[in-house]
Amino acid sequence: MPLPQTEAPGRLVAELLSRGVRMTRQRRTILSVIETASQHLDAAQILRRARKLDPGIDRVTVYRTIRLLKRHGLVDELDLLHLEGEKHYYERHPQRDHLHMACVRCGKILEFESDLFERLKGQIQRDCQFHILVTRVEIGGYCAKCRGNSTDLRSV
Amino acid sequence: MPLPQTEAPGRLVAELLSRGVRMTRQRRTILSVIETASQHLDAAQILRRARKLDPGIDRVTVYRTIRLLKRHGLVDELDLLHLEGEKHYYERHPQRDHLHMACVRCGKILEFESDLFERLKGQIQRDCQFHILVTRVEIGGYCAKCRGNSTDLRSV
DNA sequence: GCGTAATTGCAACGCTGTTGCAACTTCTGA
DNA sequence: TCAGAAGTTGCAACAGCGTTGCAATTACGC
Ligand SMILES: [Mn+2]
Ligand SMILES: [Mn+2]
Ligand SMILES: [Zn+2]
Ligand SMILES: [Zn+2]
Repeated sequence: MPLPQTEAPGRLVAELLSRGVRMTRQRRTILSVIETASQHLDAAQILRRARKLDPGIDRVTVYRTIRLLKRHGLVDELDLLHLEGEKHYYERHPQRDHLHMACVRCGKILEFESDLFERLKGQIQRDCQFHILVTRVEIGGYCAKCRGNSTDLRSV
Repeated sequence: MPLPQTEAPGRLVAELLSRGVRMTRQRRTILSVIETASQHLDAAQILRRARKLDPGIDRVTVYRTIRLLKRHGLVDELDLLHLEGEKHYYERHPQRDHLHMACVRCGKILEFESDLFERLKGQIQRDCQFHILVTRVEIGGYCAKCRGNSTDLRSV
């Protein structure tokens, strides 16, 4: 399920440089992996892909770069209901929020944008006096294909 | 922030018994801890509280009981944006879903129910043909008190 | 180019959660 | 009521994800 390619490549590098963050060879590589990914990637996947481009990169550097990007609000973290293990997944922080649906049977991840969700955020900011920085909506259930199938692998 | 006490105590025991699950001394203890909690508890907190009632209980039993409850859809898992460590938190699966707001500055957790969210779920089930079993909404930002305060501890 | 401050890689570590297994407990049904 | 099968427990060892300390290396403003 390819995600929409909403951002020009190199955007993460530019964004970090504009904030005075030093740019190393390793960071450029890791950023390009995250930026060009068509799915949500976990740290191990990011490492594998980064090593194809620059074999010396260490997993510690991947973790530190992810933390850097989170601190700057440039990537979002998901756990996709931890349907497989305790991994976390990363994606570019999108212009507009989207929700994640995870099929507990086949593992497929769907994404969904909704005006109703934008209104919900507005309601929260107003009613709770809460200033929203980041949102994370993960919904578990059965996708269209698996709906109706009987074998229940549910573990959430 | 005390959660609403929506269920009678002993409900989890009854629910599991009615599904043919064996009831042990250890399980009763762990279930009562989860059932009477006024906040979201992580596994280590559940273990500590359970040991006050029955010192022999092992952490493995806590983890196995949590997994049992998740499998039966009787507790929900949260990570509250992993604002502190990689812990996961547990709460009784509520009658009606609610959202979680986590203040990235003071760590306070707010809960919020909303008809808008119920409508959003309806939209998802219709538009995506997705049958919802569980939802998890975690929103990070500044609570009313911390809004306006300057020191930014943001790490999400 | 120089110097300082940031970043990297490596090794060791910490913490959350899982697994294998023998001893024990629950619960059924005779 | 109690014997036996099936399920559960505690212990120890393990696995995986993520972090930390530190010396060597690199970026970048001057
Ligand atoms: Mn996404
Ligand atoms: Mn998580
Ligand atoms: Zn499916
Ligand atoms: Zn706050």
